[in-house]
Amino acid sequence: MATTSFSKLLSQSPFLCLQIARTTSQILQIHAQLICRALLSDPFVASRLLFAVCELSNPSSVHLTAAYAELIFSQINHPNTFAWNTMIRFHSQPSNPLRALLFFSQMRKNGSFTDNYTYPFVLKACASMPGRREGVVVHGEVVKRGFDEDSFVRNGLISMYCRSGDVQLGRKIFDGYQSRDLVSWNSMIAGYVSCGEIGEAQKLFDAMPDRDAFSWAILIDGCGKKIGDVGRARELFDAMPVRDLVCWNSMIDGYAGLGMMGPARELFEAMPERNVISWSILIDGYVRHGDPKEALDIFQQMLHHGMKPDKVSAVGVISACAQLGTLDQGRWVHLYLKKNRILFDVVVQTALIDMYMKCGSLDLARRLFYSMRKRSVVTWNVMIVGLGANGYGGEAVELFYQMEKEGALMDDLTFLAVLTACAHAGLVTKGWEIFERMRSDFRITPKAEHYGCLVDLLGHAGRLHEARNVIETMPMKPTSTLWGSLLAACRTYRCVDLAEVSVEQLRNLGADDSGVYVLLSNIYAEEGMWDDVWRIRKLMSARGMKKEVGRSVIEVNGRVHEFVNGDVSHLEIFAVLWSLSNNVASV
DNA sequence: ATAGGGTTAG
Repeated sequence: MATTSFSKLLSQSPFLCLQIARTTSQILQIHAQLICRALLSDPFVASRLLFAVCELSNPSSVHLTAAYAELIFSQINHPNTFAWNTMIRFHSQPSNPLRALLFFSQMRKNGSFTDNYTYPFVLKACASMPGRREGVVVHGEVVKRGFDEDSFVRNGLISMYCRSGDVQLGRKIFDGYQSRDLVSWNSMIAGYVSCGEIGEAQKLFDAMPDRDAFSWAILIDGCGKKIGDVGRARELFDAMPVRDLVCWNSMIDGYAGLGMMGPARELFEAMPERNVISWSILIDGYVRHGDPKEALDIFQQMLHHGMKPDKVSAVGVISACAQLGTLDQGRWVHLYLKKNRILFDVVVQTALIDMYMKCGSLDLARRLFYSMRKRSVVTWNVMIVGLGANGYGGEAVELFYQMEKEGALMDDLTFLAVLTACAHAGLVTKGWEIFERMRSDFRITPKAEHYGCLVDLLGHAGRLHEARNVIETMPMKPTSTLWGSLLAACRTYRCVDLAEVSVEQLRNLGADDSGVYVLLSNIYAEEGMWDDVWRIRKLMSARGMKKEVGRSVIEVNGRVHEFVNGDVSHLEIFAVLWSLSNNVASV
């Protein structure tokens, strides 16, 4: 087979073999043989191999490639500058800037020479680190070595300063150039875009001597996503002489980000070629703007077109399944990923857990959660939210304590989740306690939403006056949600006085929609206060208020049905409901 | 130098 012929070739001509391997993407299969043949003892061959492996990296196999690269690197006895640079370059891609800096410091400790290929990638790694201390140090070193005359290094400096928030300094370096290349213009424009200064970006764009697809793409993306001005983005898009794939995708994402799925779809259909990213943008747009059914449809179309989904598009479908509660489809995607060896990362796993939770499959969610080696805050949050929502408030709180024990990072959503779980399970004392410790032990300032949870917590337990007290004494202005929450509790515990207070407050906030009055009139009705009921009804019709139509979605045998209140066309489902209610009645 | 991803009460 291919590998055998490679190994024959290998003994005769490793260089030829490398060349072939690079062009046929077989490099990962033959590297083991290369190692076996001790070719790595030749540092030149070794670093060529390393370079080739890194070159073949693509976003969905980056972890695999990283492992291979590290393996090969560890086999090299005396790495040369080229080998070090290759590792730094590889890790300076968004994947792992910290590791890139680590290799850089080891490189110097090792006494290897740094050259003008080293610094641009080190600077790139610095740019994606928080703070800019390392960047400044490297800048100093670059100047001392005289490498700041090199345009690669200079452009690196510009984008490093822009990305770490100091556009002025970036601009100073840019202005200090005698001769600027296209990349320096583009870097500077991208710098302005990334900190929201579109006006300055536009000025440079207009002033530059010539533009390439990058220049246009940067500005289109900036207008679309950064400031939400798709109109301007579209003007630029239409004015472009030659549009590349990235520009199409940026433009489509501009629309999708604002929920303008019509124009997004139109462009998508019109584009000359699409990649996974184009499909992902569309799927994600539908998911995030309330049409998960369409997202599933697009995903099916994607498979039909022979486009292989990657983990990002998978996350899109999984969220769609989560929103719809379509367990079958979700499991199918899970299996698909496994079968096609698409590597799971934390994000995919978290999306899956969320999906299983929202579909009510606690066991599958738990199994996945406990099998994970690494979890992010979001993973924990999803788990706590899911347990709470499925009625396992106690387990949710336990998970919170486990989180604390493991010293896992927490954020404000963690507290929102655990407090909500407490409210659901009626764990008032635990909830209070956690709320109290939030600021002191965890240094997280409660936001309005957290006070909302507290109000919910007290409201669910019938402690309405304490709930009102929380609303009136909290440090920020109460939002309408809080009064709404109190109002809901007033209905459960039949408290007319506080209900009226809440509605009054809601009206002051201009948040008295039809739901508020329906609730109030229900409270009156339950207390037999019919005069008040009629007063509210009249008030509502005078304002032209109507009850909104209820909708829901269900999956039966893999098909998704949408219900609208009053619609009786789903016969088979009504048959099930009917037999269910008969069974319940006969118990 | 440019394009896509996970969590929020009812």
